[in-house]
Amino acid sequence: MEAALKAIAEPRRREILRLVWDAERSAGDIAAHFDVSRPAISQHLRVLKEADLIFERREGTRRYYRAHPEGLEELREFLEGFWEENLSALKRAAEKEERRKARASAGDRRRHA
Amino acid sequence: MEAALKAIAEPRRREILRLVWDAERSAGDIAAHFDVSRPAISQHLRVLKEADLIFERREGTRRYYRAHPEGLEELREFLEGFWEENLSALKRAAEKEERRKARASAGDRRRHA
DNA sequence: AGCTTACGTAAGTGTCAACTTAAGGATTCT
DNA sequence: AGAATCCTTAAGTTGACACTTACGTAAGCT
Repeated sequence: MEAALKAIAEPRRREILRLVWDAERSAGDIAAHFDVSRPAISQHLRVLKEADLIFERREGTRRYYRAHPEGLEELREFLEGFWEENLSALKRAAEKEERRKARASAGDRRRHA
Repeated sequence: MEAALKAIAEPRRREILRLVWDAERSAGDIAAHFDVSRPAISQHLRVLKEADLIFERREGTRRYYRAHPEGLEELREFLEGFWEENLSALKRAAEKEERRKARASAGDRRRHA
């Protein structure tokens, strides 16, 4: 999971993900979209592959890459869980704060009376 | 956005985020949850702050940190957009693949006829 | 077999990130 | 003012990361 998060923290890798998301593409095809060297792209592809975010298929001298739905879904669920777990906590905290303010204001009234 | 993604790619920072999510906590309080030095935590706090994921409040000699809902929400929306944009693409790709298979199988039948 | 094509891997470099210890504010207490 | 507390910033180290060029490998072509 760590690997997946690190993987998508890199802009070029996110761009690669978008490229292979709806179509299988060869390494060369992918590399052509960027102005860095091909080995650089090759290395990004390895990172994505090791994070289980893409899938590699070899055909002749070519290597085709495409999105790996299971890995992507796992990452999405992790993030969603992170948010869910916490946004509800944030909400509780906000409500608590509201109550605190309400009490404080009631105290003001008592003191001023 | 980049900064926020990099920020949450670090396990300790995610843990810090969870700590300050539903309660404001002092730097020392936060640091007590980890077995790295306090400066290390201080630096993580700075990263989170610069990514607009937490908020700092000074009171006397203490510094209190809490979640920064706007920044977190922005990050959440970015990720959701990323998924939405792409999961629909994945879905289209899957359907296309289905049609391809269907055509192939129809072709088989024609060839075999 | 030899040449070409399409890639990856190796090795080296500059930069950034996470950590450490040491030193420097800022605020409060006496 | 001086001492103590709480925390950050500074400086230095180590390892990771994104990139480069050079080399290696596997499949197809002649």
